[in-house]
Amino acid sequence: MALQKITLKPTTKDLAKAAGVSRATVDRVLNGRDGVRQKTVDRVQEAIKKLGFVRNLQAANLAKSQSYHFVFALPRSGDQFLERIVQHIDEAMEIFSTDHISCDVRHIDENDPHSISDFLDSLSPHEVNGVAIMSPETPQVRDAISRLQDRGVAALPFVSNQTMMDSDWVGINNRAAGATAALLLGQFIGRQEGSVMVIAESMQSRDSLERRLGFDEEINTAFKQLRVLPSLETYGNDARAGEIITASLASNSDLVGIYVMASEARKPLTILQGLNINPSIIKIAHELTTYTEQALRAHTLDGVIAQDAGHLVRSAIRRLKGNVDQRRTIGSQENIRIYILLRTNI
Amino acid sequence: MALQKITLKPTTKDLAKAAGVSRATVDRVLNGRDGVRQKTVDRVQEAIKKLGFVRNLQAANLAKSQSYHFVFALPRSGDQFLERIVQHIDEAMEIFSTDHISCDVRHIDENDPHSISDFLDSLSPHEVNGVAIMSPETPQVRDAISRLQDRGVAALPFVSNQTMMDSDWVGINNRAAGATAALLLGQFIGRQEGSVMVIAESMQSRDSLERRLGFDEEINTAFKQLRVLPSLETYGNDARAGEIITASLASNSDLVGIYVMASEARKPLTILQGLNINPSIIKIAHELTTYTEQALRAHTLDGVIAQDAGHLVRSAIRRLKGNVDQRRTIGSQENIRIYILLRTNI
DNA sequence: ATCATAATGAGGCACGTGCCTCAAAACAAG
DNA sequence: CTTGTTTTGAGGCACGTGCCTCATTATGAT
Repeated sequence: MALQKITLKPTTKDLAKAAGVSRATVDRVLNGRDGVRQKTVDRVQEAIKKLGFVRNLQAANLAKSQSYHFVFALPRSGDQFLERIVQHIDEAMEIFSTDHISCDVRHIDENDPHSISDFLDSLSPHEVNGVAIMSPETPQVRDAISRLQDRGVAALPFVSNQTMMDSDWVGINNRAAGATAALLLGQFIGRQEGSVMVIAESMQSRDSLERRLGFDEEINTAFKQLRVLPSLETYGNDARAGEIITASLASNSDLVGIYVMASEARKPLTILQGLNINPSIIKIAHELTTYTEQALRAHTLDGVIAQDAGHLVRSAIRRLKGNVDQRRTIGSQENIRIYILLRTNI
Repeated sequence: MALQKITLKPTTKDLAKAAGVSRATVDRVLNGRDGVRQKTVDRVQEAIKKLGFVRNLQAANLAKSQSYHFVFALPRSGDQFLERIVQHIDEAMEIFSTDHISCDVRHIDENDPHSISDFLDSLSPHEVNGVAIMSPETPQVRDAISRLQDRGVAALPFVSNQTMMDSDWVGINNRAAGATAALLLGQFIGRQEGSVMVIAESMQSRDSLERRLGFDEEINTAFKQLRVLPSLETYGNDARAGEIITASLASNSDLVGIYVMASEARKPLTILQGLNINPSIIKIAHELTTYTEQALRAHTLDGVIAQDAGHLVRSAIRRLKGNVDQRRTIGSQENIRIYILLRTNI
């Protein structure tokens, strides 16, 4: 018992004693209040190091009645991947409710940077501690994020990358994801020669460009017998998608593989399904959704490159919280992996 | 401000008021102390439900000076997978230190159930709140786990399954893992006919049996042109491994694939490397280790079926903590996924 | 109705930190 | 040395819960 007492974590009281100051001064130093001589600050810092003091966050939050409120700013869309994200936000809220974390999903118009900027500007640090933002990169959004951070609201690019914050975002390495799709597709196709179709929603976004880059790189080095066709852009338009896919099929009779790069694979895959293409053509898509899951099971889709929606959400929350707590939150836990899903390991 | 106050979480004080009892009685009910009439208990329970009260765990732990100490009981072995587990335990301790969780790694002799049982019996609930146990299943261990739980120490089978606690353990579905290995191997091999070698450390363990079961199932239904050979058991003995692998190679000239089922793939793969086998033979192994990572990169290994060591560790800790806190901790977060790793998504 | 017993209430201290006030001490400038 | 300013200390209350004691009230059996 006496032994245990020794191993207990030091408190601010211990700190005060060790530094030869009062608890009030320790508090001033710990919370960066001014009116403390540099000499005294140093003494306290020294004691912190010596004792290995770490502030008891739970006690501090209790004293401050601190609670965390985060906003997920997501595109408004019927996308199944987004649906899954939202589901996982709900689940995460339950998990994190014991930490007094709550979240809010707000839908933004991803094609209207002005309205996104307005929305971000409307967030007050008194109501919102942090925002996870899934939005394509534009100057307006970038500036709004800067203003947000200046106001003391943490901002975290979510799934969609923003160049400005290269190191601090939540999502996969899209170049590696593209390469993985290529490697899987190439291996599944085997020694056969032929061309590969790439279907994207748009090649405007950074994500698409990076995936395509990684895809081409891998195919061109490891599968020289394959010919990658130019990306077909659907622009989220079904009619257009049907036309360009049909046209491409007609002019490429040697098709051996299809890579659906968009995060909403349902539309392109449905169209392909309707066109009754050769089932031996290997098909790889992105993201696990109700549709892709079922397609995998039905053998109409051969593989899925995915990021774990739940992990994305929880990682974002942990990082936003870490930001509020002024902690560094790096660590392998926040590394979002590139999942390969086959019908056996969904 | 006044509005905010309303949305604040209810406290035991609020509960007392709502139930028309004192805080002392609320405390008696919440902490299961006796000497409270059923009628009163019901009234309090009702108020809990009505107000949606949830105990503030941080405050409670502060009051109790609660801290958590967990033990990881792992086999003593030079296994690279185990090394990685230990690394992740260290990392996890840092992450969870703010929650006042500490861990201890203790090595057990996996082939000596008696010593394992003795070790488990030696753990006192005053020093250890929970144990994650990685050990093959034996009656002695099973009984020791039961005694442990009776004494109030949480026990959690870790990576190695124990039949007794089918629902409550940390690890992957080994049958699905075997099936995934089969599917990947089959697809990579393509239309080619031939035989497939399976290398295990031992077929005594439940994990191995399940992997083999899943593997055979998938090969026999989806890849009928492949012939799966009987499992080669190395018993962790290098000389023996060299002999049986060489012998099997000699008598199966139509080999097209190799499945290394053991979690330590280094030895078998090194041996195969030394035998200069045809590089077009597809090789799949388990677990990401320094060796398998390098082998993937060097194209001497085609795929790895893995479980995320960090995730395993963190999940175990969360579940042990949940047990101490008397919470249910299910949720998609604790589902350990089967990773497929290629050289592009390590 | 009486008494023993069971059930409940009132109140207080503790946990570690944040935040406040007021007084005391240390310091710098004249 | 005096004055004004800066720095520090002492102390206390708060956060929400656990846990304790002691007094009081309700209950059931006789």
